[in-house]
Amino acid sequence: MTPQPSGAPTVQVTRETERSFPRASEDEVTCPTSAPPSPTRTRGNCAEAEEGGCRGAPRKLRARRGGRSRPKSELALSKQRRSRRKKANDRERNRMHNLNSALDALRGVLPTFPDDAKLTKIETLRFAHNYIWALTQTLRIADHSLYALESPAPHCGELGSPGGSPGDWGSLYSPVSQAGSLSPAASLEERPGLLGATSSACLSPGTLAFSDFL
DNA sequence: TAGGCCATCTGGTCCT
DNA sequence: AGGACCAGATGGCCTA
Repeated sequence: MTPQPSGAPTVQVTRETERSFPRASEDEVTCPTSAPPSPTRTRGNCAEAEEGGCRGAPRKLRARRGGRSRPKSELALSKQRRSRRKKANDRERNRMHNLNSALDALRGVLPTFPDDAKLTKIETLRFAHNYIWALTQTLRIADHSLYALESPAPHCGELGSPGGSPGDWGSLYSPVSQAGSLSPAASLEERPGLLGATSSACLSPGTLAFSDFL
């Protein structure tokens, strides 16, 4: 029941993700048995200290051991734990790679200038959100104008954002992206086509072409 | 050098 | 039991 990103059923190592896989080789992930949770813990060095783990140790202490199952040596248990952790790490890495692949795919369909710096993850999500909203409004305007052919004087300012946020295009990058200079709002302000086309609440569909988003 | 972004590891929780 | 998902922690890289 795991929704797969369409078209990306398998792990794709993308430009982004293949950039750096320092990949603290699994063998490096050692399990020093008495590492206290330290704020300066070194990477891959903490691991679950035999029982407690790095944080909230008490819980692990609850872990049942022994019982009526066949006794396993401490060594065997440790090996098993490490093996499980390693597999979990692999899966988690894989999962994140999938997520990144999906994000890359999303970047691929968003209008950007070739020389634009790659959108960050959060920028990508925000931009996609706003972009979808913009396209939706475009369709609405088109519909509206078709309708207007039969009934006069469509009124402006009817646009509304999906979330009930302000309807003007100035909000194209809000409410979710109002932050710093790296936000899509800032980086896209240099796209006069987009903002130009979108800053007016009263557009005729003919003036809003897809190229306006580029 | 501080801050942002990212990849990875890790333990917890939920689900099958 | 094991996998998926999640959030916290940590260190590396980059840029202003």
